[in-house]
Amino acid sequence: MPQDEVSVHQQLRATGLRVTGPRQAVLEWLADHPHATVDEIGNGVRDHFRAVSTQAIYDVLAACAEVGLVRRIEPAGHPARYERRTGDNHHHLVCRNCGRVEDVDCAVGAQPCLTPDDDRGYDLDQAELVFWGMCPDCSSAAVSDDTARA
Amino acid sequence: MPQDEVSVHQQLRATGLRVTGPRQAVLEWLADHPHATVDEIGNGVRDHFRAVSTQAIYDVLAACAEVGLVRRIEPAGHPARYERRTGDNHHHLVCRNCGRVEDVDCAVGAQPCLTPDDDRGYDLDQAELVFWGMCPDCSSAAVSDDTARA
DNA sequence: CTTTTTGCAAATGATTTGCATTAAC
DNA sequence: GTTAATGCAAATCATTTGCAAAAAG
Repeated sequence: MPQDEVSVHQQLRATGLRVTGPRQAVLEWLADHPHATVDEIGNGVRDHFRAVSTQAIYDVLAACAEVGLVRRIEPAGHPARYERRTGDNHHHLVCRNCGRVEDVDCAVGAQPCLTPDDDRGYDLDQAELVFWGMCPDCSSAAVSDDTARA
Repeated sequence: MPQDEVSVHQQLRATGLRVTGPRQAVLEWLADHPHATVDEIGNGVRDHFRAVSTQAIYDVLAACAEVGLVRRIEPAGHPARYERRTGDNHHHLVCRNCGRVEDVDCAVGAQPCLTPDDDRGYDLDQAELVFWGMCPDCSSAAVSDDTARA
């Protein structure tokens, strides 16, 4: 039995969540495929593990996000993506065109930006830093378009 | 004629967009009501200016966002919000529960976080820092719930 | 056994798209 | 006059909800 599976099992128990096939499969697959969408996760899990309904994926991810086992990323205008790296203060590059997401470590060593001067009485649980732009693939596609048009 | 109107007119011309009633009305109303949703903008504009269709609001906001006259904020799980402050490196507090948005100025003076160590070849146009949490109203509502339940 | 999860179907709701009409330039 | 913007209706699509069946503890 792979160590991953033991680990996922333990992680689930530690949170008080029940250990189920879909949850283990989603968490394991997601560990190897960061920034996946619900569809991608569903297809991946179905290919490599067992049948799971799309709704089960939603349920699993919602439950795991609630207890901090996964982190949800919402690229505006694109389906949500999920990842297992949590609580390590890393940030994201997001492509406005295709919604692709990539990790970047914090530019500044510690967490200077992670606490606002004035929290306005909010009870904050997370700071999220997103760099918006065009990924290399979409940039070159745009250039091709221009060339074709000219 | 109020100076605002002149200003909005000029701003539209400067971007090359046509100056239309709906656009002027939306931009003016939005200047006084930051972080408004499409519905709120529609109602506000209809109350204080003239009839505008919801689709026109979408069109206006999309066109203005494209040229940088407005900034779009997407509070996960809540309708998008819009604001006129652009390009001044300010950040947002977002309530996970009700989607309310508030401005916060950058914790660190300049823009340390605004450029990642490694841009992975992305052509970046914006850095967005969001502080997620519960606003005071939603926090106290949650406490009431707990009290009621206990 | 009791409670949580899963799966399926249907509903929701913000946003987009197509197209004819109207207004800007 | 041409082109862009508006209004209306219909479509899209990720996500949520309700409920019965199955599985976990």
